[in-house]
Amino acid sequence: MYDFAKIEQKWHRKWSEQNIYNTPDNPTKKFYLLEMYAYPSGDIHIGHFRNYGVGDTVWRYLRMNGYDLLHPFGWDAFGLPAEQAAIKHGLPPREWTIKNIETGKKTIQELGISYDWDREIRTCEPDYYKWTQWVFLKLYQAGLVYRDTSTVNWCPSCKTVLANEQIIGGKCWRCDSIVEKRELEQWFIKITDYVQRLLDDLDKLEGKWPQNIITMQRNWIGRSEGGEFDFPIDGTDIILPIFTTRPDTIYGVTFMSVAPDAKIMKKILPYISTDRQNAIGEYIKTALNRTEIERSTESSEKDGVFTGLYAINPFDGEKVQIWVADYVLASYGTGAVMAVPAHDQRDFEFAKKYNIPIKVVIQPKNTQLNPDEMTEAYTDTGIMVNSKLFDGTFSTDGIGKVIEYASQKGIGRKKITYRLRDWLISRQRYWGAPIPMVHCDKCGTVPVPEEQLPVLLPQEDKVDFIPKGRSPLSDVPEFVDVKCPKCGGPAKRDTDTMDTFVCSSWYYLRYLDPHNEHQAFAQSEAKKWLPIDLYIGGAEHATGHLIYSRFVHKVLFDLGYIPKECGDEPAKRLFNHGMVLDEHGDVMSKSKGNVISPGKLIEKIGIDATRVAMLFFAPPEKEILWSESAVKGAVRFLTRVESLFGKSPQSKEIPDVNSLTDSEMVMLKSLHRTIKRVGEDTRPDRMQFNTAIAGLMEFLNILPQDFGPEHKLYYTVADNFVRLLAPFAPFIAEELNEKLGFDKNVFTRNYPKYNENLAKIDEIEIGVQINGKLRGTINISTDASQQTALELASSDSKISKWFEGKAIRKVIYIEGKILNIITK
RNA sequence: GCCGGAGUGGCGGAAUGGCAGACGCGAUGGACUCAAAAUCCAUUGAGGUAUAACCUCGUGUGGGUUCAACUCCCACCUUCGGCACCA
Repeated sequence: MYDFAKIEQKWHRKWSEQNIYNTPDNPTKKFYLLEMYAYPSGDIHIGHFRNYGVGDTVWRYLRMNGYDLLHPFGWDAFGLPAEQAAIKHGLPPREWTIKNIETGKKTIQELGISYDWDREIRTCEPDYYKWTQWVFLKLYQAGLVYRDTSTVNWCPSCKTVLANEQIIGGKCWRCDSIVEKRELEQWFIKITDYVQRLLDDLDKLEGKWPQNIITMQRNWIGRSEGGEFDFPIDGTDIILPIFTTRPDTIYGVTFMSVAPDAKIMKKILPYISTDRQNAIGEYIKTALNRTEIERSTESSEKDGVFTGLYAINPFDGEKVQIWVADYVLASYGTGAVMAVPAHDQRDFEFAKKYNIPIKVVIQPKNTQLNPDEMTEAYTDTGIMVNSKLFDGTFSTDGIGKVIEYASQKGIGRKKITYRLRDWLISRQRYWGAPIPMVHCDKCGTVPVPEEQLPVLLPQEDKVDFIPKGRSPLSDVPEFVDVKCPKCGGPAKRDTDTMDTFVCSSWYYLRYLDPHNEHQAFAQSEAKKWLPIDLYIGGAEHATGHLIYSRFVHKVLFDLGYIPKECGDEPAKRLFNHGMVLDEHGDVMSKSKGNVISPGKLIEKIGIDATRVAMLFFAPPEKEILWSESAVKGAVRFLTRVESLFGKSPQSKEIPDVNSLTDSEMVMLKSLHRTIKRVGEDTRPDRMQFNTAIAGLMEFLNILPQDFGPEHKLYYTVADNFVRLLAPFAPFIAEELNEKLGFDKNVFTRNYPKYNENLAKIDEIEIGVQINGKLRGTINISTDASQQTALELASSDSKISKWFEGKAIRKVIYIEGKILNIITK
């Protein structure tokens, strides 16, 4: 093995002296390269290294291709684990966080990733969260922030509310506790105001973002077209509006269902007769106590209670029962549905259980539906029946016609509903950016004026971190008691802190201008660098961070903080790297003890070999199972490279092409083909690093055994090879570059260029098929005629014996690809 | 249940209509060595008594389109992700 430690230490030192990772002030050919910043958990494992290694490879390739790069890094430094550490170990959150950042940063620096550390950001520092609060105020001024009391998701263990995006299968994303419901007053951001744009603009990202992320976002947004119809409640002046995607089934309504926690329940309750009120109150109470998990596991058994009230179908005046049922979601549509048991499976099950009539209004083509015999709802299309003036209309046409009719009569309208909910951002925790709002008895909620930002977190020694179900900040009088910014009277600060997804929704903007004390970022800097040209990170952020940041970007764009020419999407291209699992396919975790630490690996085989192994393993978007044995190939490869090209050339002369012998010519041509292939595979729009490295290995395999510094082409070959290798194995490439006599840093040299003529293959072995079966191969020039190909095939007895004496019916000849002879 | 991805030697993978298995790991044999490690060379999809030549089969399964299919189309199986009473 070559002395990687010596080489890597040497260039670590030199590169840091040369500041090669600094961002140029005035980019001419700009490229904003970004990897998702990190949560400072303390250990950088091999999965992180994959993320950063992919980015670093791109950086080095682009740098050699003359790009001016912005390649920053930072820390998602707020969040719960810091507080938990405080509770468990008595370590203040800030201290714990900073310690972890320092460890993580040290590891990343040891790995030699090309970050410009002058632009490092830490979201827990006042000079950052001042601007997170500023972003909040901008959202507020744009009318996108509101406070609302509603049923929210509550994690009993973290003792805080959670956003929809932070619940995975009914459980808390952090601690796996089963999420409960609570009614609380919380801060929301109206992301739903932007929902259609967030959906439409996904089209702009088509082909540039991974398809699965786009699809996941589309599903998450969940646009449904349909109609909203007003059902008056009999004997009251309440209108019960409902949303449906099947207006064509409106005449099939036999009851109504309202969610127990629907807002409209409060209006309905007073009208419910006293003898029923208790039962209904009881039902609502138990329904709300059921967790999402309970509700979904018991999903086959739907239940509910009749309210004793009736709704009037505005189309035919028919009276139908109103039920409270917990299969209806309060937070979707109006929290109430029209139930059509004949044509909706859920309504069908409910109707069967409570003996509610089933009325068929859609008849399929081939069979005749009979309500008494139906075992499940018929949800497909068909002809509308029992539907008065719509009888005979095909259901898909009926949808539009029913809506049109309702609009004319003023009983309904076309309506689009989305699955996406508003963004709940308050957290009852200490370690986050305080929400810059003040509650004044006289003036109501008053935003903190911009010039008073940041609203600083109180000293940690004044705070008790033990969760009590309210923000720890609310027990700190110095923090809470404040003068109202408007009237100067006594007022109280809001004590919630912001969801960390607010911090991360705009961090890529702070990198543009991280030391600006007067602005979040200057427009002039935004103009230089935005948008992000390539954003690299894991797919787990598909419906969280990647939607929030698109949203915040659009708001700041609309407000004019992001210049027009930067566009209203943050990232042009997105790339998801695959996960690194252990050799059994398990996720690496401290508790399993299967974590591969890059630190240990680089001690053993060096940074370059670790990088090459990781990149060669599989294409970067695929998940990989890490195994020790695969690393050997990388070590062997680099050792071979070092022993081949680690010698000074005898001559630096570039020989004239005409002076080369045939075998030298073969070598030169192979070199140019390698430059072409490796260059294309390394490009950031391809990132086929595994095949690029294979190309380099293949090239080494064609070199003659005695290839060395005395060879006429040694200098040419070594020089080009080293530059092709540089993005993958930067340290050894730099060392060999120096040995070749370059005093210029390899990354400031140009990426090799190939000569089209030399890269061209002029003679190639192609397959010869007889009737589609491969029978042999011929060597043929790539521009030879079909006639020549046939002659060559005929002159080869191994091939010709298959068609000799038979009549040839057809010949297919594709230059440089195949010859197929079809006989009778 | 719905949406999306994936299925190729002993293993990771390559080929996106044109010689399936590039490249690497592992394995086997050989060279070097007192020996081992390292290194180098050769062989390595399965089968046909088979490392002369040759033939057959082979990319999850079954059909189809085509001169030609890992690649395109249809159905299914397995598997991994996402969503999941969204009306």
